[in-house]
Amino acid sequence: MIDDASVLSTAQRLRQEIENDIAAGHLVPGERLDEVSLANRFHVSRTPIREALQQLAMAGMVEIRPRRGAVVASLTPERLYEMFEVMAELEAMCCRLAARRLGPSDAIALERAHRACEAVRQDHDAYYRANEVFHQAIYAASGNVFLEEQARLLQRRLQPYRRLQLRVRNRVQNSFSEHERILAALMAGEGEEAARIMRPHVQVQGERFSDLIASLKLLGAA
Amino acid sequence: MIDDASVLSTAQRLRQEIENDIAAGHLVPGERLDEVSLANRFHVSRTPIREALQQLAMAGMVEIRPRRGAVVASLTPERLYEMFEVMAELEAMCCRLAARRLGPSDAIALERAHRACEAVRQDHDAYYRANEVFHQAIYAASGNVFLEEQARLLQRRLQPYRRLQLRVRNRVQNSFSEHERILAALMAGEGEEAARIMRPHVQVQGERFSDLIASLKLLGAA
DNA sequence: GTACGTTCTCTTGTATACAAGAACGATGAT
DNA sequence: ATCATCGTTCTTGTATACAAGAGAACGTAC
Repeated sequence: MIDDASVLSTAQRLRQEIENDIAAGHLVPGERLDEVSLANRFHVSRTPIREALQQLAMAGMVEIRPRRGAVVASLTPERLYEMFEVMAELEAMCCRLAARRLGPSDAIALERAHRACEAVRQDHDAYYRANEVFHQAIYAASGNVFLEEQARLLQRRLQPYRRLQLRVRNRVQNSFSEHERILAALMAGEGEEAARIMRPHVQVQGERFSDLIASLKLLGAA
Repeated sequence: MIDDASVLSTAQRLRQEIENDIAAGHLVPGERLDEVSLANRFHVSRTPIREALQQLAMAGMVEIRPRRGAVVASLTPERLYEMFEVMAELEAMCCRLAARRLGPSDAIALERAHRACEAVRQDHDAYYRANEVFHQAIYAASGNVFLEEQARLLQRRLQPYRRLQLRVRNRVQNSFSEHERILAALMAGEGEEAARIMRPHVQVQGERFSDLIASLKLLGAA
């Protein structure tokens, strides 16, 4: 784990809690974050809540409009596309590095994560979670802790939007076979090849991007 | 500019001020950030100062140790290497995208920034600043605003350490001729070629990395 | 009936007071 | 003389009070 179990300040704990709610879709983009309500909910005063919100603002997960309160950040289609484009490249980079530096424990973790994906291929929600773990195993295998952190951060930030495109036709089966090819390339030390498969695997393009935008608009209507 | 001139909250202004001091080397890695002193200095109470520090912690520029105050973040050599590795890849990505999407105004901005570098080749400090602008012009030319923001963020975060390696022998001349080749490749639409030159241009490797670590240790002694 | 202005309320922004933990120093013992 | 322990002091963490801006609601005028 990256967020070490060491002692966290209250503001940091609160940030994680709120962040989880955003990532889990419990708090939806555009939703207002009332300081008093949050303070009541967590049994603290507004002061640490405000500190947590400032942190979330820096993480890009909430937007603070001076004197007008904080809302869960909502991304425009353009920005969403841009973020997926960067995510794809970060993951491709992880692949290139991982292939070069793959240690025995990394290989084991990768295989295990892949088998976990296979085991839950029928359950979209479970696959979604296992998929996340598989990708994180690749980040870790890059051997670059900073890169790993950045990748996880962006992954988390995109999570609310990924949820929207869970049940696209055949997506799980395609995803799994792409994983298989990525894993094979990594094990063979073919970093460039793994990266080449990873990029379109991550990046939401063409038809899939249209689907995502459609669900976004649906969300906006709610 | 990315930080739009729109209304900023006090905490955000304070963050920028402190951030500037860190980037400028006025506050050095490891230095303690006393809340009361900062509050006095900026004529505000500790509350907005604390909010600014939380933001800086998320940006990775300060480290907050619960109950023990905030210090300017100091990076280990390993982490520094990792960050330069990611920076190199982000800039390479900017090159690839910029070559594909280069608009007329981007081309003009690039040329102008390049000529500005040429004009101050004799002055290391001035070159350093002009160099920054040149790189930022490439980020902007990528046409991916999110990528641009991330690149600028990381550039800023590495700034205190780049300062340390200002006066390495022949660095300015080498840097400038690399810029020339990158610019030519971008104008020719050769994104991969530009990226290939950019990577080692940015990444601190081998000898140069040792130099950087040496200056780091010097700094630690002070 | 609609649009604009005024007032009232609700929320955010900031300072300050108080509590509690950490660092530092002093005093004593071995 | 050195180390440990206790106490003091300084700093951080949190709540709360107060100020001020934003938004809503109501009333009035056209």
